[in-house]
Amino acid sequence: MGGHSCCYKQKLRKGLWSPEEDEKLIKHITKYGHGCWSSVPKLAGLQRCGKSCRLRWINYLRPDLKRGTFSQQEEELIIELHAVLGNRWSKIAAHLPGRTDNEIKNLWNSCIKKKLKQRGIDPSTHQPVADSAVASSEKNSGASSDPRVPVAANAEAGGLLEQLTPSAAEESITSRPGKEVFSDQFLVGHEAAASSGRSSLGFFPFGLAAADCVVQSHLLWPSHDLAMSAAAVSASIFSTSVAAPTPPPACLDGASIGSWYEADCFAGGRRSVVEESRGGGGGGMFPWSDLPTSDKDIQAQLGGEGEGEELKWLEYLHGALPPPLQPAQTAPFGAGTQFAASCLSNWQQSQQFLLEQQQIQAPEIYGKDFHHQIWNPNLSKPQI
DNA sequence: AAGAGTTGCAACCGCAGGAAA
DNA sequence: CTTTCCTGCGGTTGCAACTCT
Repeated sequence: MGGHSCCYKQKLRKGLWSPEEDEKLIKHITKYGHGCWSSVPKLAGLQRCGKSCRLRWINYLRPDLKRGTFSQQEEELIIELHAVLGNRWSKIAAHLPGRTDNEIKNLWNSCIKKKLKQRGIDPSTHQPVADSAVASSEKNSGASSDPRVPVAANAEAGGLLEQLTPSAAEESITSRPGKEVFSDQFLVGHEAAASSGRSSLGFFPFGLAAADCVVQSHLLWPSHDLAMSAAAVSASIFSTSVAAPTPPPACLDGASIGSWYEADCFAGGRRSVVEESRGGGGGGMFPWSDLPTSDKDIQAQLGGEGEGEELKWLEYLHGALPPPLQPAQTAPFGAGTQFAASCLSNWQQSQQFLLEQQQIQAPEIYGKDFHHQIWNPNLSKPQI
């Protein structure tokens, strides 16, 4: 158990990914889905372990990643979520569409921790440093049943629950860590919103009115003003669902598509991709969630189409070919999947636009800058 | 200009839990 | 029921880029 059995079998590449490897992986997953990750490297022709492929895809190659620096609202939201969820980066990431747990974790360790300390707040307890000693001693004495639960978070979450749902609060205090109930209901709220199709502005966890949610946010983060709390709360729920999002107008230029992509494609209504990709089922908002998920399916497609019919990926990437989703494939999955194809298609168009506008030739910008440029639709000029 | 120190981030490692055999 | 395999998560490491002296 443990370790990567796949890594022992043969000498596999480690370290940074080359553009060629990225291309292979993107090509494979876009066409066939990932299926069983352990078989992806073989099927995609990569000298990597499946785990490495999965990580690379989730943290870097997914076309829906935001990239770029975190906004103030995002940072505030991360702090608030961390107060409730602790170091559960994947849970936190689920509330920040387009952000990965790894990205958030890095931000926390490298930046937010420092900022909180500068503000005189203990990043682990979310309490003023003067009180942290008391908090930590309580924690050490077993006040919290979950060693990862910040004491302050327990108290705050419990308090909020008491106001809002007495029975849940009681349960949280007597039998469960407060954050479990809080976060579960928070997530349940998101799920409910996602399935109900209500406007994100009209729905809040626990069935709260917007103002209540702002107050909650303020309680969790008392040092910032209410307007910021409102912004943070808005951000926190912008992954809740509305009806099928509107694809961007075809007339948008690259920068506008980028803006649309964030403002509408993301905010307009879907659960986070993290949830989506982790067996969320249902929506199938992105192509890979509707693609074959079993090795048999993939093998069948590989065998059926044959290598001779291999997609001309570079042409596809540069917009000369339509996305590889066939109408027959998308039709059974409804508007969500069609939108996914549209989303990917527009993403491809934006990449084409960038390439054309900037007269960049891939080999010149390969490597870190290439990826940063290619995957960030908001960038307007090469960062070389 | 060059070396040392710092920072940011991509990637790896080990573990836990669930599913399949 | 046990074993094996696979996935996902959180912690940690390594390195390139940046800043400071």
